[in-house]
Amino acid sequence: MGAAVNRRSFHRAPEGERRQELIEATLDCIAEFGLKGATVRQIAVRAGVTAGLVRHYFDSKDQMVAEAYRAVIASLTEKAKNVEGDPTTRLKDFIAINLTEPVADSRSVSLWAAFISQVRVDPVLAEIHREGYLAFRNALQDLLSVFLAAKGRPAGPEECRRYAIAINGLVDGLWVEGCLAGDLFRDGELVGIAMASVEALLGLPIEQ
Amino acid sequence: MGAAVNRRSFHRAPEGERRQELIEATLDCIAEFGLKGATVRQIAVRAGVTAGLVRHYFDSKDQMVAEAYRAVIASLTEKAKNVEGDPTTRLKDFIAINLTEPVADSRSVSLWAAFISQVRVDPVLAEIHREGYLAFRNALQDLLSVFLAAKGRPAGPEECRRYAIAINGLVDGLWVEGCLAGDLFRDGELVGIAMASVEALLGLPIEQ
DNA sequence: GCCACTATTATTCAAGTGTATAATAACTTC
DNA sequence: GAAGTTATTATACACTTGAATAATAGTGGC
Repeated sequence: MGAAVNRRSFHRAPEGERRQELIEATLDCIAEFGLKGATVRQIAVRAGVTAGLVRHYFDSKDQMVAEAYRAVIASLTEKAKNVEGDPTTRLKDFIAINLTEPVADSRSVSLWAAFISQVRVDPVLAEIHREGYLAFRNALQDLLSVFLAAKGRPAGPEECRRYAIAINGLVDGLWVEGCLAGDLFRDGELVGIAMASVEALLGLPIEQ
Repeated sequence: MGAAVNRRSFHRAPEGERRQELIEATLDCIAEFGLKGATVRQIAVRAGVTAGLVRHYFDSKDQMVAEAYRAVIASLTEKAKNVEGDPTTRLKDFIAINLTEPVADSRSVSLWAAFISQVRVDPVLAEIHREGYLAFRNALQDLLSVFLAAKGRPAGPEECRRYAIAINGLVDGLWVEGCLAGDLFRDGELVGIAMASVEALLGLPIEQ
């Protein structure tokens, strides 16, 4: 006799909030199970909703994943780009922030790697990556330009560009290593190595 | 009448050979379609066999993927570890090899990233990664130790370790950047930046 | 040249995939 | 507080997935 279906009760969330919850759940699943383990159903479970809702907020799963990638890039760069204070402090903070939690943790590098591995496959992700990388490197380049000027050794754009490429590479490389095998390094060791390396690269002491 | 099924004719390959073909096909698929696009069927097509054969050579798809990862690590490190000649040449070659094709290409970094993204999920991959990383860094550390001694500035293990961590990070970071967005750099620019950076880090000219 | 062996194919299976659709519960407005 | 709107659920669908099975074609030993 058509027993009325027992539906779950639910909470009707504001659009922006729910979108962000879904993106966050997507990232949780990718970090925990890998890209192929991040299924619509798993993501929905994580977000505490049913699978169908995903398609109410996003045109497709791929689009949701792309937006999730944007969120990762943003979270990785926002803290580093907002350093404040005098030039020396800003440069020091930039380095330290990128090699310390929360930027430097295994979840972040897992997410980053999952997306990087798709850059060749998906042009949308490739473009997002490119923008993020350039924004990051340009921020570092500006930091270096100001720092060198303040230290009485101003450098042109081309020289700053080369420094930025090298230091960006160094920080990125140490970031990956530290995140993947943090137990191979002592506390604060990577930050120390990075600081000393940057001093050597620039030929200037960073300490004030 | 049971018309006898028309079976494909096939070639019976020696075990080692076919295993390697399957692993190579696995890597091709991961690089081209990403980890989730590398299905048993797709891999079989690429290898020119049927899907069932995969399970004849490997206990599971996961095991095959793990072996494929070993192959990637090996191909990334073998060339760098086999540098020959005097200490200076070896150090220069080590750097150049890692920032030049075939080690530095987008396929390699895609594969590397795909596996890195699984390190948190799969302990087997984590162990393979760890071994590969340490072998690579230790090779670099030895190279540096010999190089510094030859330049008349011998350094203890701890100092060499720190140099190795920094230079390894630098090279890795530049490798990733160059592979993902090679068009952002001029020909040979990354090698040049790396060489100059290593000179600055060590405080020694590399040129003989 | 036949026989035993096994690498390989063809087929099937149950579980899981992203997506589409319709019913409904929660909220808004008046 | 009733009506209208829509965010959310429930269900179904067509397809893909990794794996299991049985039949068969290639190969080496005698």
